[in-house]
Amino acid sequence: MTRQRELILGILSQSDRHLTADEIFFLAKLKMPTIAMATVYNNLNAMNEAGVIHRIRVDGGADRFSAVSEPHDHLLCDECGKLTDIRLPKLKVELEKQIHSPVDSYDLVIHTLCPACRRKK
Amino acid sequence: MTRQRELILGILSQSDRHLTADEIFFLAKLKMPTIAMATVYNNLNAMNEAGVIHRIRVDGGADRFSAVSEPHDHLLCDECGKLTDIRLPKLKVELEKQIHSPVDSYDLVIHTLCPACRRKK
DNA sequence: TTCACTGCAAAACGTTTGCAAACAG
DNA sequence: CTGTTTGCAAACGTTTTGCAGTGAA
Repeated sequence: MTRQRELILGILSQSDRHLTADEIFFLAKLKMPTIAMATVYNNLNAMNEAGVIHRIRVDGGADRFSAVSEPHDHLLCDECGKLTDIRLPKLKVELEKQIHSPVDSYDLVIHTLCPACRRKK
Repeated sequence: MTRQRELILGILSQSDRHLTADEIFFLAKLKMPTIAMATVYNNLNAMNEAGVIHRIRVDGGADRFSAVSEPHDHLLCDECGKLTDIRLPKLKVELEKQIHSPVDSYDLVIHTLCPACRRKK
């Protein structure tokens, strides 16, 4: 556990949404100006494989990362692009029932306007 | 509708699984050796935007494309990497019930061994 | 003291773009 | 004929890699 890894994990933990490697790099530079992009990626990959953080790919852009490691689902606002976590605990069992097979895991992104953007409409 | 677009759509229609742009390019070259990668991408993007085909991003590799345009879900075999379509018609309503909001659309990839790989285990 | 990790630069990868020539409608 | 699409090459954004030097344990 290096200072760099601690910093990156801290940034992710304090964010209420998923961040791109670029955003993490920018925030990390504020506190540690010498940090390199490669280090950010090294750590994101290491922590993702260790199950400490979670990586997700969304259409048309860079991968995003969050500190939440337990299985969870995602809400993506197509208006502002914000990606937030949500827990649908019953869903896995529901899916297994529907496909008649064990589900190892699943990735779900629900496209729906976030409350702020819905209000503006 | 150019010959190139026809060819690419034909390749996708005849496949029982999702293909990467690279695979499509390779198959297209067999029938039309002068075709360019850019043309493959141009057409995939055009048809995706027109709703004729469907693009999906999976962790750790290139985007994949299929000829199926109606909303559907995905089964990904973590053993052999095969990506197939499945229809879970009741799921959208179920999700709306759970998040208490209208769902514009959603992307779902279920990780589960395909029948062939399951048998080998 | 050791070995994993850093920072840097360069490469790799998938995808997009600019442009002149070719083609479909 | 006109506008769209092609093929090519070069650029792009994101991610990974090789490597010498650094720092954590």
